[in-house]
Amino acid sequence: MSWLDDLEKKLHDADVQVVNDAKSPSGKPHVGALRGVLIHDAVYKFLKDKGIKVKNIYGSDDYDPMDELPGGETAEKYDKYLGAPLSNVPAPKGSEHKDLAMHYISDFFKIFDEIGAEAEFYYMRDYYKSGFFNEAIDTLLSRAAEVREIYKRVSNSDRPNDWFPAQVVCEKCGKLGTTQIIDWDGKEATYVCRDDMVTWAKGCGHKGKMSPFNGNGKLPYKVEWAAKWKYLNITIEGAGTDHNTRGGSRDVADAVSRKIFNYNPPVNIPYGFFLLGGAKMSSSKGIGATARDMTNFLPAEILRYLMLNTQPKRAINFEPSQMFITKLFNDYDKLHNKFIQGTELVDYEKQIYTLSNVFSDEKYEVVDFSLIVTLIQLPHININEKVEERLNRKLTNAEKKNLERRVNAAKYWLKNLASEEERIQLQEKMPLEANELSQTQIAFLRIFAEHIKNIKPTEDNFQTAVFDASRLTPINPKLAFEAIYRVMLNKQQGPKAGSLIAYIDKDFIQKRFNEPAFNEIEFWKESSLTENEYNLWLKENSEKIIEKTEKNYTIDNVSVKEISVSMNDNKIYVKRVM
RNA sequence: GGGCGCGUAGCUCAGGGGUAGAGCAUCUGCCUUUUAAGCAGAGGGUCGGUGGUUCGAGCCCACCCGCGCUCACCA
Repeated sequence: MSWLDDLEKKLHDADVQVVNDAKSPSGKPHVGALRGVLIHDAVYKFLKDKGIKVKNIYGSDDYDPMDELPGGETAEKYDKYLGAPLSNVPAPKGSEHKDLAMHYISDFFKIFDEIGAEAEFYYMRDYYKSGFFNEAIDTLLSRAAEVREIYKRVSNSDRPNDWFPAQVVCEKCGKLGTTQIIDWDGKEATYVCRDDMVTWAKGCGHKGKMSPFNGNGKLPYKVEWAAKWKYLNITIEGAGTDHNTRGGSRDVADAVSRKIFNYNPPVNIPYGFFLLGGAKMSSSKGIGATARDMTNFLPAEILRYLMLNTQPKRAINFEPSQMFITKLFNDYDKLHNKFIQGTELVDYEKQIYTLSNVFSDEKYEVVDFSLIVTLIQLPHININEKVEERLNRKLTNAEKKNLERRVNAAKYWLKNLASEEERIQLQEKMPLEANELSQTQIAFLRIFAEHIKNIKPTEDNFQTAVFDASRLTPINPKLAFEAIYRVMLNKQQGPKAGSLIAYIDKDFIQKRFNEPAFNEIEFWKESSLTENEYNLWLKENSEKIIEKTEKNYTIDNVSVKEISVSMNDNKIYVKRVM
């Protein structure tokens, strides 16, 4: 992966590389937030692996003001908190946490473990309340003019002379996002709580004077970013494309970092969004997948592979379609199989595989995802047994665990994401598309139905019967299977036909398979050989033939010949000549 | 309007100076059980456009066209 190799060349000269990322806990984090988590985790693991001293920290920006209503919550209940620090907003009813910030971030932090991301968590409220950022606040307020100049120069944003780069929590209404510091005497800040400060919250109009230290005040996002870099010694931090635009927050933070704090900004890794079906997923609107949804769906190594195999700058276009999901699993499996078979992996393959497969070095066999999807849709099937049957051996514990995770993924996909067409569904009525079956296929269905009347109804017997009936028709087995899937599922392909038939009512099969309109003379025209072709076939197979019986018919005044041929392998072939 | 990304085979995409690639789809041949993906082979692309740099350009540069995301309040 060139982006990691490139990164190594850009590293700061520091004793310890500090990788940082953060999330404002204003709602259920959407899946895109995982991209940042995994990119930073990959950087951390990559550098550690190179023997470079590195630590990975992840912050909850829980002193940020609440700038939108939490999903699913009513305005009347939360309106009054808009603009207050998230750590001061009560959690929704029924939550095990006291405040809104912890309510949202704690589950997100649990995800780290589940996807194999390692980070030390920190909470901005602690840093503010403990006075950790007092010095930064003091510096910024004292040098407000320079900060205003940076805003103007970098992002063409006019900040009036009575604007200072910090905000305090209003003593009267508890809001932070609405206050403007209008004067600073080196110890105390004079502020106004304005109703026109921001569009998303209204202040109470209070005017006061207080110390901005020890949690009374907070830095606005862009300058806070720079202060974090400086005071947490951050050397690497990526951010989404929304921050990485000219004049955007990253540019402002860069300038503040250099000019005010005299600190070289961390190495940047701009990364693109995570798009669902071409559209951006939005957590605030409750549309699309949350990080939790995605973690519940995909096994960790697949999710990691998805996030890390795409160049950071490029958007990830996630589609919940069967094709996309299957390809995702198969792409990963290709690497995995190379690995367990001992095939030499090229550097980038090795890198992405190691970064994806973080939980186990064991050489376990993976089971094809599409096979699992098929199997779990058939009733009464024990997947473990099926897979063991296929492998012809018992599954190891690692394999069982992996299989279980994939079964869960398949179930999740079927339940939440699969379209109707992608689900296997037994057709209650003969599908219209069955009209497109050839007469040979229709004949096959009738022959098959007749053939299975007297066999023992096991999966294997039915499966064998498909091939037996194919020879008796005769028809290319592929077309035979297509006919079966068409009349049962209205699809061209499906799960193993023998299994499918074994679990379906016999009368239904008889009725359905005999239902399509059969035209015997057309069937003969389609399927019969010329005398020459037949003789050629006889010649080629003469050694194997044990017995043959010919029957002559007249159909629509045409005389035809049906030859039943027994071979030395007990198989019976039917040939038609007209 | 600015920034970033994308445009390569019918479809999904990889490749970032040295003879245009993969998977799926299509076609051909083979197969007595691959059945969502059996084996072998084939066809299929003026790499969005126009210029430029170079012995040589999908690749680098400039401009243009189309699509997507994003920013200009806040985070």
